[in-house]
Amino acid sequence: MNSSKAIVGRPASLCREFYARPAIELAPALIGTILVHRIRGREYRARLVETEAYVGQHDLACHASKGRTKRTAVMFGPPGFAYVYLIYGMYDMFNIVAAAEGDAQAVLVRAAEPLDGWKADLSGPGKLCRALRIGRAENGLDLTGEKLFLRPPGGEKSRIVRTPRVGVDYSGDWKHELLRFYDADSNAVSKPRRADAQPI
DNA sequence: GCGTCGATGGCA
DNA sequence: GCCATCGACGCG
Repeated sequence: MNSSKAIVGRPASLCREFYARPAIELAPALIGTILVHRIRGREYRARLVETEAYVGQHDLACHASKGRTKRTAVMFGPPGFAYVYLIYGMYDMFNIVAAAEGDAQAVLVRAAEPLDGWKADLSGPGKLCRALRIGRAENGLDLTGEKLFLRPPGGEKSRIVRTPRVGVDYSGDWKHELLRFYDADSNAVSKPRRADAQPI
């Protein structure tokens, strides 16, 4: 066994540099990582199994394509921060800011598997936020802190596949881009699973 | 099992 | 007037 765990005081969490890369690279790298949310004396943990990359201002499905606004400001900031927004009047969406400051890219977290025997349905971005208590109050939160953060994958490497993103039919040619990633062996992936999913 | 539809509010 | 959604409903 690796003895470093006994030496280091607390388990490693992902650092700023991990997030400082293009969303198309970060999105698959996040599959298998452990999301931790410490809130009101409790700790919610879940293993990420589905993500989507939103790759910048030229991406017509990316909120940043409308330019810098009050809502999208966080995406234009440095990587490793939470971008949380309200959709359809009732669901919050949790995104992780990627790439360098000024380059508005982000990764949407779409699904996860609850850990520690926690029974929860995290198979969809709205359901995931509700169950993990992630809302607009967490918008702009630094994910390298101790309240909401990620830990490196444990165990075996995931078999990742890619498909078009969900719910972006309005975005012209961008709707065809294979920017959704998921763990092909997880049963917590949100509904449109696809038979034509491509190996990564 | 599928398609359709309404809820609901911030934003441009 | 849109939405990076979800769950309820009606079908047969």
